[in-house]
Amino acid sequence: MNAASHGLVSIPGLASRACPPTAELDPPPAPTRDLSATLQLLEQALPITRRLVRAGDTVYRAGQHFSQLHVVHSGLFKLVNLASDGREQVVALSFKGDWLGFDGIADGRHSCDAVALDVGEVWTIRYDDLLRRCIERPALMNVLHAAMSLELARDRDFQMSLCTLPADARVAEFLRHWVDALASRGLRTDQITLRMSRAEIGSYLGMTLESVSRALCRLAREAVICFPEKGRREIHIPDAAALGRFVQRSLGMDAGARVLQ
Amino acid sequence: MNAASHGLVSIPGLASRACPPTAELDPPPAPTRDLSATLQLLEQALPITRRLVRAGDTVYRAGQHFSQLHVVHSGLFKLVNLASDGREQVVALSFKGDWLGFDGIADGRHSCDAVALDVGEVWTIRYDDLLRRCIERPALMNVLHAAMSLELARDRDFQMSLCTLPADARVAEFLRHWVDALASRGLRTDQITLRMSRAEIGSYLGMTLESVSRALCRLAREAVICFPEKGRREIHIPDAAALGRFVQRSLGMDAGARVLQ
DNA sequence: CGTTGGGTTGAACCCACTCAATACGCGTGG
DNA sequence: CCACGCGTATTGAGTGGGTTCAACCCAACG
Repeated sequence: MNAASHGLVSIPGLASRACPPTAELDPPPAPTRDLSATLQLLEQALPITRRLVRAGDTVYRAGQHFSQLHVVHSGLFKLVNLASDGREQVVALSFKGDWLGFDGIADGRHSCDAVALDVGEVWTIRYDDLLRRCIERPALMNVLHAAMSLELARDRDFQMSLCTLPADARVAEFLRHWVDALASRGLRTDQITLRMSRAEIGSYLGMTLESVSRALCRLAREAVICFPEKGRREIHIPDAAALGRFVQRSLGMDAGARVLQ
Repeated sequence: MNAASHGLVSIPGLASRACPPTAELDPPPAPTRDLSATLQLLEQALPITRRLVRAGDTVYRAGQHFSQLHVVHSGLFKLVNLASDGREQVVALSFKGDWLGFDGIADGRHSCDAVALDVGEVWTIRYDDLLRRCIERPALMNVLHAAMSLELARDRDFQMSLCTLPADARVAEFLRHWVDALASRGLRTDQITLRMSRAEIGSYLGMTLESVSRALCRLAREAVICFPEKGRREIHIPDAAALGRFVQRSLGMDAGARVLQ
C-alpha cells in the first residue's frame, strides 16, 4: 500500500523494504537487500533446523509454548487466529522469506496456528540462540526488527483494504498482493496457483465463500483474470496493473467515500 | 482475544503479557511485569527526550524519515494509515506504555501518522541508541521484542473482530478493549472518555459514523452503557463484563456463522 | 444572533449474506 | 467402465444489515 507496494508492480527484487534502517552501527549492517542475503546471514550465524512440510502440516499451534522462530524457505503458509469463543480466521499469508512465530514472543505462547498450504520448507532457529547472536552481530538484529516491522506495516495496509474496499475490490487487491509477493521474490507473476479454498480466501478477506466466487467470476468476466485450466485454483493474470486499476475503479464508484475527514 | 484479554476483565496489572519470553539470558531479564519497570529500564539505560503534546499534535508523519521510537507516557494516540490513493484509516490506538514508530523500522520511513488525541507525554529515544543499548543489556531487547510482538498479536485479534463481528458487537468490543486497556494499567474502568469523534471511531471500526452512533444508542438502550453527562463522549460502563456478554450474544444470533470449517 | 462542527434520527437503497439447488472433479469400489 | 459419494465451486433468489442521503438538534463560539 505505502511505498513500493502500490502503483506500478513488479520491479523485481524489491524485497528492499526489508533493508537497513539506521544505516550504521558497529559492523555496518550488510545491505540485506534480498532475502537470499538474509538467509545466508542466518545460515552462517546460527544453528538452523530445516524441516520439510506438506499441505496441512502445522509449524506451530496457538497455545503452544514459544521458543523458536521460523523462516519460510519455500512454500506457502497461513496464520490462523483463534478466539476463545471458537471463532477463527486466516489473518495472514507467508511466502518465501517471511518469518513465522513473532506472535509468540510477547507472552511466551503462540496465539495463532501456522499451517502449510503446500509442500515447502521452513528453517527453524531457537529464539534464545538468535538473541545471543543478535548481540554479537547487530546486522542480524536489524534483519529481525525489519522483518517484524514489515509484518506490522503490511498487516495495517491489509486492515485498511478490509475496511475501505468493497468485496470485489478486496479480492482484486488480494490477487494484487499475491502477485506483488511473487514479483518481489523474482517469480513469474502472470500465473498464480491459489493454494486455498474459496472458504479460506473468504475467511482471510472477511467475506463468504460465495462472495469470493462471485468476485472471481466478475473479474474473469471483465478479463482482468482468467481461468486457464479446468481446476478453478489456477489463475492467469494477463496484466497485473489491471488489478490495481480495477481496485481504483471500484473506489471511484463510491465517489471516494469512506475516507475520513 | 487470546490469553488474558478475553474472559474476565480487570485483573489489575496484567500488562504481564509484555513479559519475559525465553526466561534466561546472560543477565536474567528483569521481570518486566509492569510498564513502570519498563519505563525505569529505559530511563536508566538511555538518553530520553520527553515531549508534551496536545490534542492534534503529531508525533510523526507518514513518509517522514525514521530514526526514533516513542513510548507513550500519558495520553492517547491514534495511528492513521495512508494509502497512496488518498484513502486513510485509523488503524490503531495507543495508550500509556505502548510504543510508537515500529512501522518505520523496515524501510526507514514511517507509514502512518501518529497523532495525539489528548494532552499527553511521549518519551522519545533514538533507535540507534536503543540498538546499542540492546547489545549491552539483553533485557532491553526483550522488552522491545515483546512490545512489537504484542502489537502484532493485538492487531490480528482486532482484525478478526473487524471481520467476524456485526457492527453493534464491533462497537461493544471496541469499548471492551478500551476498558481492558485501562484495567491493565490500573486505571478506573467504570467510566471512559472517548477522545474521538464518531467519524474517527467509525474509521477505526470500518463503519460509518451513523452506524457508530446507532450502535452506541442501542448499547445504551440495553443498559450496557449509559451517557451520564450532556457530552456524548463520556461513557459510563456499569458492568464491564456485560460488554463481553453483548458481543457473545450477537455472535449467537448468527448461529456461530462466519467461522471457517 | 448566525455559524459551524458534532451527534442523532429517519427513510430508501443496495451490497453482501443466507439458503438452496446445481455442477464439477476426483477417488473408490462395484 | 460407470456408479456413487464427497468435497469444492458456481449460480440463483430472497433477505437484511449497514450505507447513503437528508433533516434536525445541540453546544460552542465569534
